[in-house]
Amino acid sequence: MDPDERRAAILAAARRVFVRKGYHRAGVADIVQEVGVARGTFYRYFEGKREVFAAVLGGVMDEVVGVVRPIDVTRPIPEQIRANLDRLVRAVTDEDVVRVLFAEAQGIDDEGDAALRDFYGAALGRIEAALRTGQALGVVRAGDTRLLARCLLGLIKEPVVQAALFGESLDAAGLVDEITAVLAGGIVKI
Amino acid sequence: MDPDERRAAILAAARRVFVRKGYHRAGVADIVQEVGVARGTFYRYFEGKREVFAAVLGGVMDEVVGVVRPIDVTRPIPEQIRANLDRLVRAVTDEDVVRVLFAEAQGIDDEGDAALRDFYGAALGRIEAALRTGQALGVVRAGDTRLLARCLLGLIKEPVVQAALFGESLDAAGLVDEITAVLAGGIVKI
Amino acid sequence: MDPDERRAAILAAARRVFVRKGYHRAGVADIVQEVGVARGTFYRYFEGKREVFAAVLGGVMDEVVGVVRPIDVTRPIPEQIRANLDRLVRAVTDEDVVRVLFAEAQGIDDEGDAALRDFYGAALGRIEAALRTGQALGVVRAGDTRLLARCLLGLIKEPVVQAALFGESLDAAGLVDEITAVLAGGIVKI
Amino acid sequence: MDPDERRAAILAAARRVFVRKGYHRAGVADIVQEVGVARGTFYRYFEGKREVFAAVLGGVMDEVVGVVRPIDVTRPIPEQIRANLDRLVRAVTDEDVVRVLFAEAQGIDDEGDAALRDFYGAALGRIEAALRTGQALGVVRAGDTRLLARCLLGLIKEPVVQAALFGESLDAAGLVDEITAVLAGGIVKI
DNA sequence: CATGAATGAGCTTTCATTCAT
DNA sequence: TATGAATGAAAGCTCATTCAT
Repeated sequence: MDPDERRAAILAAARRVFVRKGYHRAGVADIVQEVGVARGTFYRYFEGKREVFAAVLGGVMDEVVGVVRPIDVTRPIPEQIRANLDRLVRAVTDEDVVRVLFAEAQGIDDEGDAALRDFYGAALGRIEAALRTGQALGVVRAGDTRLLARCLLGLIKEPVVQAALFGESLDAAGLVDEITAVLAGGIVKI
Repeated sequence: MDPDERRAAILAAARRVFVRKGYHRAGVADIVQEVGVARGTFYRYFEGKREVFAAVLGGVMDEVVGVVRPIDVTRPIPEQIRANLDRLVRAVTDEDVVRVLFAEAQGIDDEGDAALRDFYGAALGRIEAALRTGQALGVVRAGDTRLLARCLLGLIKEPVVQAALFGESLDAAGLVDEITAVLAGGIVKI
Repeated sequence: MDPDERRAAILAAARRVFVRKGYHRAGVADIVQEVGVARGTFYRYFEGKREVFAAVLGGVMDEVVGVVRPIDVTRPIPEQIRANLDRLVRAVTDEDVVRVLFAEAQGIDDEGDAALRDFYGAALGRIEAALRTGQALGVVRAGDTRLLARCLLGLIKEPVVQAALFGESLDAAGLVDEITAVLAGGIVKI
Repeated sequence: MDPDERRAAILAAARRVFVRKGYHRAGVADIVQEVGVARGTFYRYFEGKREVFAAVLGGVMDEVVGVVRPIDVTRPIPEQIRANLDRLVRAVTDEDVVRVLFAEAQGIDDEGDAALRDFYGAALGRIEAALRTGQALGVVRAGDTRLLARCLLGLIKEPVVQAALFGESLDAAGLVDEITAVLAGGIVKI
């Protein structure tokens, strides 16, 4: 088997195992059994359990980060916002994202937290850039874009996390509608 | 030392340790060293590491759950909403809450997840009740209150979690203002 | 409560606990709970778990040793032998004897083994003396009385131990008959 | 080292340790030190302390059970009885048998007791079968063969156990002679 | 390059015993 | 004298990692 293929196979197996059992309950034994290689082989492709988790995390991050696209001002803006939101919700609704990225990643070690910071930095950076563009175009109200970006992330992430916690399946379209409504007009009349 | 005091001292020490090191990296050894008692003493007061974490978690939960108060319709509503929001943000901005409740609690074991579900169930139940009352009074727009409650939770929680992740101190008043603005008028014009 | 009474109460409780749970599974906690005194009190009356077991063992031994009586040559011998045998079988059929003396005593520590040696030394000494007397009187056949005494002990002890191991109740009279028959005429024609 | 060899080496070391210290005083640490492997290695070959003791016990049992052979009625019977007895006495005179099987096995846990019951069930079954055959052939007197089998076991086992308890070496031939004499003609004239 | 047996530090937990009250 | 909270050594066991084959 080609080294790259083998590495990919181990990585995929590790992802399945981490999703299934969570970082701490998963063992290297589970991963090597899942992929069908010897323990030693695993250590030829990854430095250890933490490193393979970081790689899994990176893959999941890429999948999520990629869906948020910059606003193209030469094209109609509202539908781009809507499309971005739609893709983001669908991306983070994925079970792997919820388990690996939202539920298990924090607190494993300092490197893991750094990776998480990188991810959220990148994701929030894109969101923030979109908000700034919107402000410049007059479609986003004034305000602290950093905070707004985090609020927006929470608006999307939390319903997904809670649904996972309670074992409910999530209606992505309904969630997009609800978030859109909140974005458009808030919740309360104060 | 009075047994209740001692139990409280161990609990407080455990909380400090869990906040500092996280559940998995913390050991009973750390806790007993922190409080300055023998290993055996710890086991006189708690059944084990999981149980003491559950107790810490319960304490943190109580601190948070208690601040969300039902809306009193006989009194001006907007300021009650604002006050609830203000208390909630301040409560969850506490480092212990962020570390123990938001970052470490999930995925430890089934009992821990059940405790977390109970907590979020209670907290979201209160938020949802407030939203329903608001809808009945015409101050909250129509919509799926369950989803809205979770969105609202995310709106509050995520900026706090992110600030903690990036080691930033958080301006609670600023966050309350921003959230209030989102609640009142959303973010974008779509 | 009178000190002697209290000591006796603790001893009796310890015996019940050792019979019920066996030496290793029994804890000092079980004993003090059984008798209803504090842990510290226990240690005022006995040096520790081993010592109280030794005391229990001694009591059980006394009950067994006492039943074997020297043969009185001025009275009919066969019925004295039969009476001794009868009493011995009935004595060792007692559950406490089986559990404490036959099943749990050996291997706890060197002192325990010494106590056991003392007991068996005394018991076998009496049996051997009886055999020697019998030889002198011509009612016991010639042979190594030490070995014979041990064989005789095994003849009695083993059926009792096996019955306990298999959870059967034992018909003492039937056992006495069988042993008597073996003593009188052996088992096989060789 | 070959896995089977290693397993055998650990088993043999465990046997030596159990014989030397007894089940409860022996620790996994003693065993791994005795054989010169790491703690973890031990757990690759055995599930734990109880399981390795069970394996030791099984080995000892096999050594003993195997020596009692059914009587072949087409060949002279008395010498077969004598030969069986001789082998049995020599087998159980082994120090390991006395320590592991007779002194330490009972009361460790329910599984251990079950194993012991199996062993004694098998051993006594063979003895009883031999006795029944003897009765049919008219060389064994009438009587409850179950009780007789247990008496016979005691006749053999007890002198061995006592000799071990008192640290005496045992003259197997002398014991066989004495037991043979008891079997043939009993002890007393009643 | 692949293997998997071996490693050993580290974990949680137990319980006989002590001693200040 | 009675108490029972405190003690801490020691136990069995796990698992990420290494390395000789």
